[in-house]
Amino acid sequence: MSQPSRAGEAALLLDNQLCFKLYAASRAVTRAYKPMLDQLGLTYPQYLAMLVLWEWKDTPPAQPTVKALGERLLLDSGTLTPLLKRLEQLGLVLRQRASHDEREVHLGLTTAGQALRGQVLPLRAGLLCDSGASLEELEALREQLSGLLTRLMALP
Amino acid sequence: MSQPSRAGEAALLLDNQLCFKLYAASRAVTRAYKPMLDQLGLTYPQYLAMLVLWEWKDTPPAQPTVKALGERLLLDSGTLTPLLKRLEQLGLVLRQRASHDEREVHLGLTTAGQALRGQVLPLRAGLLCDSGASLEELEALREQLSGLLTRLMALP
DNA sequence: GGTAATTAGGTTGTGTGCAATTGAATTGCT
DNA sequence: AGCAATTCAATTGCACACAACCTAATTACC
Repeated sequence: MSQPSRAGEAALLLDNQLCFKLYAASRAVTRAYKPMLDQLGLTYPQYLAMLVLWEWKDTPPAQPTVKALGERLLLDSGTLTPLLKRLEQLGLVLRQRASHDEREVHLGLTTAGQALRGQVLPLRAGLLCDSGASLEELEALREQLSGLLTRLMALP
Repeated sequence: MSQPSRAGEAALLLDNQLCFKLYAASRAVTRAYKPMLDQLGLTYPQYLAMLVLWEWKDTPPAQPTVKALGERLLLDSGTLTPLLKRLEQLGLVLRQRASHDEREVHLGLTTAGQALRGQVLPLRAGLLCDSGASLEELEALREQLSGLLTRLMALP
């Protein structure tokens, strides 16, 4: 009945794109974290890396290597190597070659790196709450993103 | 009853972070678009810019300027200026100073830029469908992201 | 034991994002 | 008219992302 192009065209409108909403929302959240991260002296990806290292402090994996961190954050060495060197320069992270396998670089936290964790919780307190979104809504969104992410990773 | 630190610690687990899911999902979607975008010869942000310019081809705004594009994509001139120059080099986009206000750069499409639109729909056909997610689910996700985005933009 | 294949991390190059600054043009105000 | 404030784009500098490539170390296989 209707012109077949109409539906096609609507599919190309920016506001109908899930991909754009995701991309814009991700950057907006990063922006929202900026004031807190400035206080910590971290960038957003550095903060995510620290989250993983803090987790590992409690329950260390068998191999706390660059590769393991990359699998956790879905980032490769091209991104992580310079990022970790910066965290090392900041005196937060330790990097050292494994003696049993010289290809591996094992990661750890300095005292300062461990201490930084204590500063996060108070700063984090009112972050997304400021947005006025309900916790249920944020939780539902997180769940849906989890599902999408799982499926996307199964793709290629 | 329980240690107050427990709830706090759980709040710092990577998998509980909405921000990380958003960040990871956004990059995963960009990856999913890669094969299609390679065929078009565009990067992901370039593709989003083209989506806007194609929209404007049908219903042009009063001022199709860099600023207007930036407001649409939530990007600033530091990102858009080099991106648009690349699209210009590819022969897809026209940039020219407005005569009535030399500060503005008006944007347009070349013939090739317009023609490229026709290649997108067939390529796009099975993109996110490949993920196995239902359309309803994707639509719900898009809606929720819209809500979050609106609130985040109202913040500062 | 020696060679091929794999693995881990690093390097390089391109393209964003974004803050900060600059510079030219315009507007507002008096 | 004259000058301050504003606006728009461009530029610069830093930090990602990611592809492509490289090297060294290890494992697999004969």
